[in-house]
Order: sequence, then structure tokens, then C-alpha cells
Amino acid sequence: MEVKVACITQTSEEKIKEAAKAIFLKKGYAGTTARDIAEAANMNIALTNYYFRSKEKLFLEIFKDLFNYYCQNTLRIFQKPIGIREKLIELIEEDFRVMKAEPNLVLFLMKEIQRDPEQLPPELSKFKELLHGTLTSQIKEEVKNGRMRDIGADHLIPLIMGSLQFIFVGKNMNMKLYNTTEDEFNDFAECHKNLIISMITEYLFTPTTAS
Amino acid sequence: MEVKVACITQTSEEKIKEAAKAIFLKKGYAGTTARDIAEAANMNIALTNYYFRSKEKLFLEIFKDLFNYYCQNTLRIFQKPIGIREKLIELIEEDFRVMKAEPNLVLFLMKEIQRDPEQLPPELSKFKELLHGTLTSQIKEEVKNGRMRDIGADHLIPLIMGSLQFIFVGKNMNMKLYNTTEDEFNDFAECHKNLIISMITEYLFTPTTAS
DNA sequence: AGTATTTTTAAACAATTGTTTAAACCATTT
DNA sequence: AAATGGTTTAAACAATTGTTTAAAAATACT
Repeated sequence: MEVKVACITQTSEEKIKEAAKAIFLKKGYAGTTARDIAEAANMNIALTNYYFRSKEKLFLEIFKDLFNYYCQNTLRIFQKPIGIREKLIELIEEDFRVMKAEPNLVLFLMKEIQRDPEQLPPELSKFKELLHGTLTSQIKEEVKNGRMRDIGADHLIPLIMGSLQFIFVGKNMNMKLYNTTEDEFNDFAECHKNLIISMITEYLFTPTTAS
Repeated sequence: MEVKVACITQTSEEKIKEAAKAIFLKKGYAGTTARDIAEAANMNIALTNYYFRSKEKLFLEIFKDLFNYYCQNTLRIFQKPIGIREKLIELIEEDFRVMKAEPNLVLFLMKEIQRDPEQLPPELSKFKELLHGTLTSQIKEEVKNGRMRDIGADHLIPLIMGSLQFIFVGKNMNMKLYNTTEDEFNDFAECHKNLIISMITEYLFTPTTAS
């Protein structure tokens, strides 16, 4: 009884949610209409409010999903029992993967958080905790042992994230400006990522040969 | 005759434009209504279309202004007859000033360009030219003389801009997350800016003492 | 098969959107 | 004082917005 019904239900529900996710990501909350979503999902307009109670409820569900998707792997890497150098490199690589898979994600999240900062999910608190807990102490120890330059985690992470994500935030501008294809942009992005890894590691970690 | 009339005209027109600029910056094109603008400007709704022909025309005018405002100083610094090191520092300092004065500017521009990449003004082409002309040749020469690390201008500029602007793009998130005041955020941002200057200069420019 | 429940549909809802109208207003000129 | 011009207003416009309704279709259950 429940199995089949649930399956069919989830199929239509998921169709709408997927279509909504794609459109919200591209156009944002204000720029998306309920009919846009229904049309993209090939479903009747009324179904949007049948499964999700309102446009806002649907949006909040998707926003939360996307926010978690973005944080999930970062938080996991934060807690990994590996050296800070390897951790930072993994963070960059993982972030790059996410950005490549969903280039509009960061711009979407930033815009919607700016629109309504109150909707920030509690997951962000964990981010904050790990930033000031695990990561900060790990950096402090490395600095103490003279293997790393002194830098606050609350500066380091935005610095890394920013320099990497900026080219994705401005992807449309770049592609339009340089008339590049999707593949060419990805090559450029990959090159940029590697450059950031080089810079971060070479700048932060003093080669133990000299001095 | 013309003087007074023109003055009054411009006063009302400018009132609307200023109010529209503030709201567009905060809420974006899709999130802004004509009545929002009229109310903020304390003017009748019809005046928006009386002075500017439509919401879109008004937006395009403001967008162009803001885009130029953002590029203007950057382009000027690009062409300055100073060393590349000083030039980069000036770029960061100037960018920081602009971001501090209008924290929503970059997020606004990025979002609106993503919404409609076709509206990109021709000013961006000049940006591209200078990036691949003046700046690239200046870097190449410095690299040739062994005074600077080899890095493409098309990677260096986004790297600098990104790491600096990211904290402003995520300003609302940061302030909400850390429960900071406007002043505290500005202190954090200033600290971040100085850190970026240190990193960029120390990483890029090899101290001529060693080797 | 027949009933009950869930899902889907077309149509309409009230509210809001950008925009326009036509009259009133006001300063200036005749 | 009358008329002219640009300016401002209240009111309405048609179109679109998110949402709801009530009937139809499809599915599950007895």
C-alpha cells in the first residue's frame, strides 16, 4: 500500500523539486515564477502547491538542501585527521568540484542570504564552531612549531574560498567577455585552482630548508 | 526659463534615480517593484515612467552607472605609470574603498550579469584590453628581470579581486553568523585587506636578497 | 466489480505587477 | 488675467503573480 503510493508521489514531487531547484539556482527566488517551475517540470501549476504548500515553502526546502550540499563536504574535510596542508588542498579540490558541478551555487546562496539573512540554517553554526575549534587549534600548533605562517582561520578560509569561487561567480561575465566555450572555461578554472593551491601552500608553509 | 525648470526636473528625476539605485542594489531587478521605488523616493508611481520610460530603462541606466563606477578607478590604476607592485597594492586599496562604500555592489553586478549577460556594457572590453595589454606586458617584463613570479594577469586579477570581495559578497552571512556590528565587520575587512596585500606582495615578488 | 483515496486537471481567485490615462497643479509667458 | 508649458496626481488599465477550487482521472483497496 504505502510503497507504491509513496513511489509515485515522490516521482511527481521530485520532478517539481528538481525543476524548481534548477530554476531557483539560475533566476533566484524573486525571479522565479510558479508557472516557470510547473512548465519546466511538465506539470500542472496547482501541483506545486499541492505537494509543497507554497512557493516559499518549496524554496526554503531547496535552499536548505543546496546549503547543506555546499557545506557538507567542507565540514567533513574540516574534521579529517590529516595535516593542515593536505586539509587545505583537499578543501580547494573539493570546493572546485562542487563549483564545477554547480557553478551558480555560490552566487545563488549569497544572493538569497542577502535577501533574507534570517533563513540561515543552523548548519552554519557548526561551520563556525569547526572554524574556531578544530581548524584554529590545528593552525596554532603548526604555527607554534614554525612550520606555518601565522594566519587566522577566519581569514584563511574566505581567502581561499573567495579566490576560487570568484571566477565561478563571474562565470557568465567571463564567458561573455572572452567568448569562451564551457570546456575552455573549465580549463581556465582548473588552471586557476592549481595556481591557488600553489600560492596558498608556498606562501603559508615555510620550506624547512632555509633559515 | 530653462534653468529653473531644468533644475526642478532634475531634482525629481534624480530623487527617483537615487532611490531606485539603493533598492536595485539591495533587492536586484526582479526583487524590486516600481512601487518600492516610488515609495522610497516619496513620489507618485506614475513619475517613474514619466521620467524614465519603463522600469527596465531605469534599471539599465542605473546598472550602467554602477558598472562604470566599479570599473572606472580600476581602469585608471591599470594605466598608471607606476611599478607593478605599487599598482597591485593600489588596486586592492581602491577596490577595498569601493566595497566599503557600497558592499552590495559586486553581488548586485554579478547577479544581474548572470540574469542577462547581454547587457554587459562596452566598458568591459576596455578592461579586457588593458588586462591583456598594459598589465600583461608589465608583468612579463618584471618576470623576465626575475623580480616577479610568473603569473597571468587573467589569473592574478580575479585572484586578488575574489579574495578581497568575497567577504563583502558574504557580508550579510558573516554579520549574521558572528553577530557583529557594522564597525566590527569593517575592522575585520580592513584586516583581511592588509593580509591580502601581504600575501600577494610576499608571494609574487621574490626578495632580491636570497638566490 | 465497486468503493475509497490519492493525484491531476482546467478554471478561477484575489492580489500585485508594470504601465497608462486624463485631469489637476504650478510656474512662466503673453 | 489668460494661456501655455511642463509637472504631479489619483485612478484605472491589462497582464501576471501566487494560490485555491471543484471536478475529473487515476490508483489502491475490499
